Amino acid sequence: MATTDPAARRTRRRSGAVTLHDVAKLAGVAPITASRAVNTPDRVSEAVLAKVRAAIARTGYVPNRLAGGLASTRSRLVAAVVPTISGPVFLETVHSLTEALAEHGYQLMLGQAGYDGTREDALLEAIIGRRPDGIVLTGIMRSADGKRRLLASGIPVVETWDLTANPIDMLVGFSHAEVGRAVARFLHSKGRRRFAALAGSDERARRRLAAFEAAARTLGLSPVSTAIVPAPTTLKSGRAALADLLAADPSLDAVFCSSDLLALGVLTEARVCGVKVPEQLAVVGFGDQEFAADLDPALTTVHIDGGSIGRQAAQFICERAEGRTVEPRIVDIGFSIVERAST
Amino acid sequence: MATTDPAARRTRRRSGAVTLHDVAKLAGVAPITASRAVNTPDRVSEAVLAKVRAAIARTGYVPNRLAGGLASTRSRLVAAVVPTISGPVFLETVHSLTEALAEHGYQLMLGQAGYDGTREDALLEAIIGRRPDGIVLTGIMRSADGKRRLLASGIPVVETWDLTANPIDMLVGFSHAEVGRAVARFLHSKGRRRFAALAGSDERARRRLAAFEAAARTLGLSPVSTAIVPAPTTLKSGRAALADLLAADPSLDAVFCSSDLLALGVLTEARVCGVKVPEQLAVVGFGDQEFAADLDPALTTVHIDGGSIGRQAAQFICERAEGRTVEPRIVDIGFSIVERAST
DNA sequence: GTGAAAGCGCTAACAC
DNA sequence: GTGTTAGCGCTTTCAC
Repeated sequence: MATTDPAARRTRRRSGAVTLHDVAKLAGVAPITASRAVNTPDRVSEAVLAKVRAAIARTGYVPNRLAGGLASTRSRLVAAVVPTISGPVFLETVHSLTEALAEHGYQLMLGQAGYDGTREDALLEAIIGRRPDGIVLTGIMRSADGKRRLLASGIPVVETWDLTANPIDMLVGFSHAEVGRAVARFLHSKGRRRFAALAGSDERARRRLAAFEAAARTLGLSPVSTAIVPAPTTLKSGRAALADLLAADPSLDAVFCSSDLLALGVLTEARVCGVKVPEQLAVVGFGDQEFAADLDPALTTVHIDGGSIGRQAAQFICERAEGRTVEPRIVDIGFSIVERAST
Repeated sequence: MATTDPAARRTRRRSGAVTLHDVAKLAGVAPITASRAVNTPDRVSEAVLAKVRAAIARTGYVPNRLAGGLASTRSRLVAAVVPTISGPVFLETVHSLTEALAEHGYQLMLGQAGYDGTREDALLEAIIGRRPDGIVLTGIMRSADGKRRLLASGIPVVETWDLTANPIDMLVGFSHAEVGRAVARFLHSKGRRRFAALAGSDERARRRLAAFEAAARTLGLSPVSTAIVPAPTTLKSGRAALADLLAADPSLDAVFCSSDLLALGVLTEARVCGVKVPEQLAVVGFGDQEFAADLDPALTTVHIDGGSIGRQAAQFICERAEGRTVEPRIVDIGFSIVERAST
């Protein structure tokens, strides 16, 4: 009966969880006071603070950040986009990013774009829809449409692991072209003259390779033998590619690989084929993964401080969230060639 | 003037982004109709659908999932907890989990608990506060307090990569003890008699090791030499540990390593020391990472289908979200020993 | 230092 | 098939 009585309708959902209202009622204060006790404890009297804390402990209250985010337009969520989590390259960055953000009360949301960039659209929509306080891109955003949407969203964006003259917003990375040139000069300085290069089919690796080739040309060397393997790179493709490269040109005396895993494949294949490293063949990797230093022979490789990239990105976002302007917005963290036994 | 007039106050925040209201107004329909056009297009007339879609395209509207989640108590967010993202073991699981969830419109939120379990409390709070539709734990929840909080939250939980008689909720994993026993029996069947074991200091690795030792005892073998190295495991610690183990007992003829990376260290050290694998020493890894098959010698290792674990977990959560009861709630996905040249 | 009122942007529950 | 209404749980604005 009384189906049309407005009061009768109030049989509404509710999640069932303890709310701030419940806590406030138990503590004998207004909801807003309980809110202040949770978020800005120093703006509340000792007595109230104690009562609210007791009520929270008693009820096991956990604030609903969805509601908080909606009301305050600060979700305390940061999104990170990686090509795939299976590739080891960005792990250190994601790791340090997660940690640095957690210290500031932010949670990381992870999205995989795929190396081919399919699903990037759906991913961007999913991310922007959650109104994160920041978006960290591993690599720069290449699609004009993606750029536009990110810009339109008004969310702070940090592009990483690359350099560009016109970033969407903030940037922390290094020059892949410079890496390619530096490695070419390095190998040349070691007396190597017949270069090969082995790269995964992702855009940044190809940029390193192109610069490596160009630098070899500038140094007056014969054309670089190159092999492109599918990304993500594997030990297996490293082995196979070296076999191919050597078959095509047995006089090679140096190989630059686009990942340490490829380099490990090259080292393995060289050993199996009886090619001595470094005597006959110098091998350079990229990434300086943990294992590189302890291989036999130890691997010369390009070191990128992935942890720094993550921490810097986190700092950029936190500063922006606190309203501070971040200057400079572009940081080149550089790289270094770690010389070991393989060259 | 009119400071006390309620109407004058209505100068409120607003995020500035396009809302469903804006879209509805532009399309000339009620907000709820626009909502239906977005979420359940088949319950809306063709004409309305077209108008709403046009309005969305024109405005670049992206639904606010925070608001949607609050209203519907479905956040379309799933949280995953890993010890650390830097360890390669769970990558495949996280990868497939992300993909499988994305197909159903869910986004993954990633949290790192740390191998020591510090911060687990803060992490749980951060996760539960976001009211995810599911929580995936890599490993089982060991702390009683954590269990209680997860249970109290009412959120579907999938524990993975392990087996237990009393899971919090759902479970997909395998028996670590059974792995240890199987490897011991396997090595014994290969004629090996002097076992060593090398494990990272995480709880699951130690359980495999304990079962390995016990099985060796049952087989009538002399006590297993063991070495515990810090987690996450590295090639370096594998090399160092093998050197120690061999120094203590040069008669070893088999080593069971708790990760493929440790095994790679063992292979490397053995080669450097002139110990022949598999002739003098059999080596077994754990994880069957991509590189294991292509090492020289190829590594015998325990294969876990991490991708399946992720997909199964995703399915459990999606089914639960759709209100379907999931039976059985416990899945043992098993493991296999992949025999290669190192044994 | 504390509180009342009014929404953040969306959807569930009804009605027609 | 479409609209009206009333919140989801929180925080902002304003007032005391």
